[in-house]
This record gives sequence, structure tokens and C-alpha cells, in this order.
Amino acid sequence: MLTNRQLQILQVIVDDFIVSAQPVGSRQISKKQGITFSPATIRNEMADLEELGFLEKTHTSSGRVPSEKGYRFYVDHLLSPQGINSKDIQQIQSIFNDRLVEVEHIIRKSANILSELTSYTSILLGPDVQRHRVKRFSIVPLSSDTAVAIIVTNNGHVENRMFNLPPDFTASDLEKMVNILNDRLIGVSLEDLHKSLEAEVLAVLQQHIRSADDFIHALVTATMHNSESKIFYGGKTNMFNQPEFHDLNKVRMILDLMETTSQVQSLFHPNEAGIHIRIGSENKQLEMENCSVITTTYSIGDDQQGAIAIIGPTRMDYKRVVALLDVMRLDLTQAFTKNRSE
Amino acid sequence: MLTNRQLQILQVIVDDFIVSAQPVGSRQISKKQGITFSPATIRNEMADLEELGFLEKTHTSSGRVPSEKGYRFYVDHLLSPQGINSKDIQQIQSIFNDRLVEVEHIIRKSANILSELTSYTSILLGPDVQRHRVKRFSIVPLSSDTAVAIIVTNNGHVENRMFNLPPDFTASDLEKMVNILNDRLIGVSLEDLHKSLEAEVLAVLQQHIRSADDFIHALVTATMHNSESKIFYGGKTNMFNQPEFHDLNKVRMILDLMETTSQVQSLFHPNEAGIHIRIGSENKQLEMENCSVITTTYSIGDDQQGAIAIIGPTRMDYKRVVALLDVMRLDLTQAFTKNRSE
DNA sequence: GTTAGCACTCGACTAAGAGGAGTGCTAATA
DNA sequence: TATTAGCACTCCTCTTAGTCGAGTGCTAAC
Repeated sequence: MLTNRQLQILQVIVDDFIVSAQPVGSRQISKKQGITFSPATIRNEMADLEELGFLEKTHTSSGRVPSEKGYRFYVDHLLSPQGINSKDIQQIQSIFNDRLVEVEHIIRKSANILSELTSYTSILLGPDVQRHRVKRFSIVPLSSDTAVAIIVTNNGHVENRMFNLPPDFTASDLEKMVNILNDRLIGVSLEDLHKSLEAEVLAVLQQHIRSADDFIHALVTATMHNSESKIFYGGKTNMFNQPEFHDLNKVRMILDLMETTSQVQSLFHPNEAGIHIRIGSENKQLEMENCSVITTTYSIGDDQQGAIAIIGPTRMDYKRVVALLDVMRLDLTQAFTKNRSE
Repeated sequence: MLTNRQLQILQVIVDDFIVSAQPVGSRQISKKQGITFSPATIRNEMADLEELGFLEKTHTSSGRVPSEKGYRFYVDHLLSPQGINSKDIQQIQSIFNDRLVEVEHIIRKSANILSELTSYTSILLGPDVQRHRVKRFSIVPLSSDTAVAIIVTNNGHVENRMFNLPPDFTASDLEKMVNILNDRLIGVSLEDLHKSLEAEVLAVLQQHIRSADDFIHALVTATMHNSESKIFYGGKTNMFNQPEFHDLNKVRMILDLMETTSQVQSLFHPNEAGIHIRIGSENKQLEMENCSVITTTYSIGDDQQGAIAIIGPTRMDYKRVVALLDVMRLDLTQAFTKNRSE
């Protein structure tokens, strides 16, 4: 158990290091407001805190730097909730000024503003398309052997995919087919779509249409992929500002990671509510060793979720980012639920 | 006019500098195959070439480096067409192995392979959607006051956009409307779409449907934007490999530039056939001072074009990139015209 | 016209030394 | 007993000086 004084010193060190990016020394700490004890005392306490694993030295005679464990403790116990600036709030509100109808635009703008306000990199996941429900199914033939299948979902999202038509497929076949698909599939969520296709629709189609097998097969493969939620980035190069990323290799690894959808997805917690913080190696990715990721989710309508992540150095301004994400999450949720009930 | 010997020396210097990234000295040149004269002679020639503006020194006693004018001369007069490796050809062919139907997938894969083969950054512009023609127009209502307009083009591209419905809009209005739109707009190119909407369709709609004005207005704004051709990137971080980009700021500027659609568009020559090379400051952008951009176009079907750009340092392997782009351009063109006539 | 020779330049690297911020330990103090 | 002043020590950072080597320009010889 840490003493009050130790808590106070740890807090000062983390707070100071977050803004200065320099190891913090005992003399420096002693000059801070609220510190009533001498550098020597502080040195003793720091030695203890280091032994306990909360602090580290960069070399024998350097000041102290928070360890991952130190950040973790700071985040868990020393993070007083902070109000945010009215100017910041105004800027966030500006996202919703434009009466944008489309979810995509709002999210894109949010990503940019978040990265501006934090000066870190933001990643926003759009609604989980998998959970949208089919509103309308249509097929538009392009030539004798290709067609586009189009699915419109209840939220106005449109999926489309080209596929090959079986050779002896007539226009009336197509019409029958579309009718059957619309009869059976409306209301089915995209994630259940190919299950439903195979389970319910296949049999019916086989009765009515020649070469339904081929067709369904083409359709199933077409609907199976390509339904990840879209990813929006803000301030991709913001990390160049941080002194810890003056190393080209680190930056490169992180930028490469952000190009890989699966890696980006794994930054997010699977749909848990609230704000989550992962510090340094708590991220499974090697590339993120020196990064912290703060994530949260927002709601779109009743049953859908999007997610937000902020990526910065472990020396991140946790207090501010948490506060901003909290506002952002609520505002987005509000905007999207209002939007739908209108 | 340059003497033969000067040409030969210039060529050797550029060729050498392209692979070594180090200033080239007279002794080094004298050891090259085909060089029969002494370092002293070479020094004299180099002094002349420098005076003529083809070479530069990094400091008083350094070897020589090609100037922009030097590269330009090299590209215009010394660039012997080069065949490419069968392994490279194989890799390019692999793009078309998968029987991919969708243009987008082929282009995405092409971007990746080009960046791999060149170790520079590639940018591919998809077909100019503006020139697609309307194949089918449909409107799917989502709620009492919102709907999605969907346009399928002759090439299987799907544009969609949400918009607000006027308050007193009935289902039969909608049906009439869709019929009229399909009657009048099929075959119209997307770039002419809002013109046609206003010129031909508006009057007809006003006769048949209440509040057509509002509706058309919503539709026009919906179709006007969002029809830029898609941009695909390959090897965004490849430039980190180049020694000239060990400067964080340069890299950052270029990466930022690549996030800005308008800036990226302006890298391309407006639809001129052939392969174009812009060296250093020949690019209008300040950010591209140290870069060269090689662009070309490929055809999709009969009347549509996509474009390819490779971005690298001015010290780019022009010979190789030009050869690769030439193959790529032809292969893509072939794949896309075959695809359509099938 | 070409080339060997030579003095000179300048970047890259290494070594040495000064300065400064910070530590740990010891002993004195409240 | 907890705190603090004092002090020797460590190690980073910055500067200076010196060496090395690749390269140049110029001059004179071939």
C-alpha cells in the first residue's frame, strides 16, 4: 500500500513527464505546488517507488520516468475526472452543425476533430454493418453473364457485389429470384445472411429456377466477404510530433499496422461499454510497445455500435483524452439516435 | 551540345547515384566498365558538366550528384528502354490469376504489387466514375422521411446516397418517380446527370408529382458530390527506406499530401496517354521537391481511363519504373477490356 | 588533348574534457 | 524516528581538437 506522500509524488512525476517528456528529478518535484518536503526525502520515496516497480530510471543518475505499472496505477487510481474547455466542446459540437444526414460524414468529421483536439491519432469504426438488416434486395444485370447484387439495409447502408450469372439464365428467372429473395430475406441481419440463404432460400429456389446452385453459390461468396465496418482515421501523422516517435522505424511500424484492417480491429475491445485504456505492452501488438490506446464505443440507433480509439505514446495525456472521449461518445450516440427517430 | 564522353560520364554518374545514393567521384567513375580515360580527365569533364548545370556538388570537395536538369536530360536522352525480369512479369501476371471479377480488387492488388516491385509508393486511380452511364436508378425508402437513392452504372459501379423525402410523399409518388427517372436517365453519364435532371426530368416530374422541386433538389445535391474516382495506395511507407527521407518532416509532408484527395489528383496529368515523368520541382507541390512522380494511364472498357502514379525520390530508378509501368498499363488495359467483352 | 602529381577542402569519426542535472549514502537535526 | 543537508559520484550532453580519407582543382609533364 502506498503512503499519501508516495501517491502525491507519483502523481506529480506522471503529470510532469506527460507534458515535458523529460525524466523528473527530485529538485524539480520539490518546487511543485503542494510539495512540502525536501529533495532528499523525495529521493528516498522515489527509490521506494522504483523498487515497487512504479518508476524507472533511464540511466544511473537520471531523474525518474513512470513505468508501465506506474501509468497503470496512475490511470486506475490517480486520474481525477477533468472537465473540458468550452472551446473544445464548441469544436466537438461543430461536427453536428451541418445537418449531415449520413452517418459516414459525421464519423469522418469526428475522426478529424478528435485528432486535432488530442494531437494524437484517432480511429473510428463505423457501425457494425454485420448487424444491419436487409431492407431490399435487388439484382441488376449488366451483361449476359454478369450482374450486380445490391442489398440495402434498414440503416441506409448499401452493399453491392458483382458476380457471374449462370449461362442459361433468363430475365424471368431473375425476376422470380429477386422476388423470392425479398420474400425470404427481408429483416435478416447481414451476419446471418449466408446461413439463411443456404438454409431457407436454396430449397425454394431449386424448385423454381434452373441452375440455382451455381447462382446461390456465387451469391453466398459475394455476401460473405466485404462486410467489415468501415474504418476512419484522423491525424495519421500526428505521432510525428511526439519526441518518442522521432525514430523512423517505430513510426513506420505503427503506420503499417494502421493499413492492416485485422490489426486495427484487434485494437478495439469487443463491444464492452465504457472507456478502456491499454498501456504499452498491454496491447498485444509488438508495434504498439510504446503506445497507449484508449477506446470506447458509441451507439447508432438501438442495437448498433461504433467504436473510437485514440492512439498516442504511453506518455499520453490520459486525463484529457478520457474527458474528450467521454463527451464524444455521448454526443455521437445522441446524434445518431435523434437522427433515427426523426 | 554534349560530347560523347560527357554523355557517357553523365550516364554513369546518374546510374551510379541511383543505386548508391552517394556522390560519385572521378576515381570511382574511372573504374567503371567502358570508361577508358583517367580520373583527371573525368574531373575536367565533370567541371564542365557542372558549369552546364547537369551536376552539383554537396560541398567543395565532394563527388558529383545529378541536378534536376541532369535527371531531366538523363530521362529524355539517356534512358534506354529496358526489358523486365521474367520473375517480375510473373508477379504482375499473378494479379490476374484469381479470376477477380471486380475492377476494384484488381486495382487494389495492382497497387500493392507495384509498390512491392518498385519499392516506391504507388497510387492508382480507379475508373473515372463520372463517365459511367446510368444503368438502373432506384429509390429505397427507409422511413417516412428518408430514403436511399441508388444508381447502378453500366460497369457495375454502385453510387448511393441518403436524402430526405418531402413530408407528403406517398409510395405511389415514389413509384412514378422511379419510373420517370429510369425512362429518362438510363444511358446518361454521371457527369451529365444533374444537368439532365434539371433540364429534362424536372419538368416532367412537376407535372406528375407534388413537391417535385424539393425532391429534385435533394437528389441533385446527392448526385453532385461523392463521385470522384477512388484512390488506391500501395507501399505508403516505402519511402522510409530511402535515405533521402530519413528526415521526419519530409516524410510527414508527403504522407499528409497523400491524405488530401485534391492534392493527389493534381499529381496526375489530365488524361494524356503515355508515360509522364515529373522530376523534383517540376511537381507544383512544395512537398514534392525531393520526389519524382511517374504517371501513366490505362483503359477500362472503351471509353474509360484509370491512372497510375509511382512516387519516389528524384534519385528514382527511372528505367525500371518506366518498364514496369509500361507492362502494368498494358496488362490492366487488356484485363479490363477482355473482362467486358466476355 | 590527356594524365600524373600535389596541395587543399571538407565531412565523418574519435577522443578528451568541461558542465550540469541528478543520484545514493552518511551524518546531523528536529 | 523521520527528515534533511552535504557530498562524492555517475552519466549524459556539448564542445573542441585531431585524424583519416575521399575527393577536388590546378599545374606541369607527357
